[in-house]
Amino acid sequence: MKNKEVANLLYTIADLLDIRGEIPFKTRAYRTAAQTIENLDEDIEILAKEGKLETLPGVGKAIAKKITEYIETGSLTFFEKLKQEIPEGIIELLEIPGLGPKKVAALYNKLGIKTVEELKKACEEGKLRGLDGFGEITERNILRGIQLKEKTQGRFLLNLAYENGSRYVEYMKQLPYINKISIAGSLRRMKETIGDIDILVSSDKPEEVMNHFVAYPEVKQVLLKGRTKTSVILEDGIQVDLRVVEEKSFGAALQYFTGSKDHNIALRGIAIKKGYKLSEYGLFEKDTDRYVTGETEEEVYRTLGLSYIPPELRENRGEIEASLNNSLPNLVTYEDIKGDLHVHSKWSDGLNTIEEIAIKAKELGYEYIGIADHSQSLKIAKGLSEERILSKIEEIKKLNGEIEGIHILCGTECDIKQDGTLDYPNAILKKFDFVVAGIHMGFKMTREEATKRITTAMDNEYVNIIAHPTCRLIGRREPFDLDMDEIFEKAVETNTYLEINAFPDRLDLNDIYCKRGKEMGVKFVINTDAHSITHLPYMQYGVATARRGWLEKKDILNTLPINDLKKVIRC
DNA sequence: GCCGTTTTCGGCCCGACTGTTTTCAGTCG
Ligand SMILES: Nc1nc2c(ncn2[C@H]2C[C@H](O)[C@@H](COP(=O)(O)OP(=O)(O)OP(=O)(O)O)O2)c(=O)[nH]1
Ligand SMILES: [Mg+2]
Ligand SMILES: [Mg+2]
Ligand SMILES: [Zn+2]
Repeated sequence: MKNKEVANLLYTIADLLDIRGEIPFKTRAYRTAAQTIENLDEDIEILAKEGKLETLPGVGKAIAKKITEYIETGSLTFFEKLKQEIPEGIIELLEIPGLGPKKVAALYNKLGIKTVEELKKACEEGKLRGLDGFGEITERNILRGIQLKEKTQGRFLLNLAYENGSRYVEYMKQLPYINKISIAGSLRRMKETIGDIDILVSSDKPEEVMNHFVAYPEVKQVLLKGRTKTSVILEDGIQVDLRVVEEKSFGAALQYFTGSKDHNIALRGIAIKKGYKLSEYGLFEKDTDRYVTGETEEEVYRTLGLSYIPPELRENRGEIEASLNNSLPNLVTYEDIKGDLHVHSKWSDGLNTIEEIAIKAKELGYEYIGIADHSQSLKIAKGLSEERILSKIEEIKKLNGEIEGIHILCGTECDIKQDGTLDYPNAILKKFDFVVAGIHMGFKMTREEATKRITTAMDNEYVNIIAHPTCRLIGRREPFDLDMDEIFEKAVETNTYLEINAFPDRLDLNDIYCKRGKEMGVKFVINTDAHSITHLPYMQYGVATARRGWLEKKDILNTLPINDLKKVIRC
């Protein structure tokens, strides 16, 4: 799949055209097309060969032609020429906060600056202040920007942002002038990684709120501070943005600040067509500027003729159209979840005993908990030998007799070997209440090999669930190159459930594959892969991923009550 | 550069904060 490669090419072209000074609408067109291709679940090469590129939203004649040339010849004349005009390397300058295309163009054209190092030197030598639009403060700000960029990593895992954001909100609530407060941005949409934390407040005393906000003990640096908007950097490098509005704007502001940007632009487009103007301050009549509504999100959507759209869906991936014709899914909720079917105990590499896990699961309100320890080949993870399985089954039998109010199921997370066969023979597999199968080593495979390995495992009659199907680790390991459509077809054919692994660095399957899989009839299960009882609450991130993938209660195995579950997994 | 059940041309979201701009451009959300 060259989707990512083609998307990156288009993003790069957009950046270079911005620096060249093209009108923003043109560069936005390139970015829209890039985004479409990045999120595409089909292979761009196949679409190009079939001449279907222009069916993609945001891809027209000009961009389709460029993609076709790039795929057929491996290079793009337009891009090569562009790079001669503007060196590709200067794009890294755009990553410095405070530097945009206009300033970067000036630095390159007037001072010949192409790298961060050259820029640093020029700032230190005071060479920028002579340029139009630059001054001494600009030089200092750029040096700070470079420092900031060097120190902070890119995006943060969802759980880390969630915990930080919750603490900040609790701190903010100490101030009596806070009327309403909400997390917004990608964190409210529960995106898999978070660029920064966005918080919205309604208050009649914005100055007091801002002062309280910047006085938070973990604040390292105040980036900007105004009457309605303030941004800070925390000690651990995460940025937090605060917006403060009046009560009558809270809903419109929450809508704005929750995003996504693309969702906002699309919604504002609808507002225009209906004779309104939508901003963070409310919905207004376009001609008279008369305030129409804005206190709640529901009112804003309703007045625009839309049913309420849950934050997780606001990515401009069809949710606005679905809302307009009342066909939004009825999303699965955390309360729908009746149990967790992928938990490790002390029997393999987990931290807790089965008893401790069962008690915690009961506390969480579950009906059942599935202990799925590693299989024999995973020696470093203390994978269970065939003899130890029998003892474990005995222990669970005993615990089920002792502990009221929770059903403990005995499963395994059985390794899928290179050839797609399983790490236990069928005679052993049939002893488990359920079988989760997953890949844990031998990650170097071609697309065909990886796909075959998983589909072969699904053909085994005892396999109920495929764990973390793409095996990605966010920020550390790329997902397998897989023919997902083939995997989905096989899952439907063999009645195998695909896991939404809720562990924050996995979230695998991701939201996009959930949506695509559902369209093909796939069923899912949301599991935490907990290695400690402190991981069991990660379930919420799995549910969020399912919701972002448009999934409903009926799509998820572990929303079933215990008796129905037992029928489905035949135990 | 893309798009169209009002349009094949003329729109394309709208506003906050900062700095050197003496009246607003650039960047960011
Ligand atoms: N209307 C409009 N809203 C925007 C724009 N840029 C950002 N927003 C809104 C929607 C975003 O979700 C929200 C917060 O901005 P962020 O830059 O923090 O983006 P977001 O939180 O979605 O993603 P992140 O994980 O932080 O990169 O502000 C824009 O250009 N126009
Ligand atoms: Mg954000
Ligand atoms: Mg933000
Ligand atoms: Zn596991």
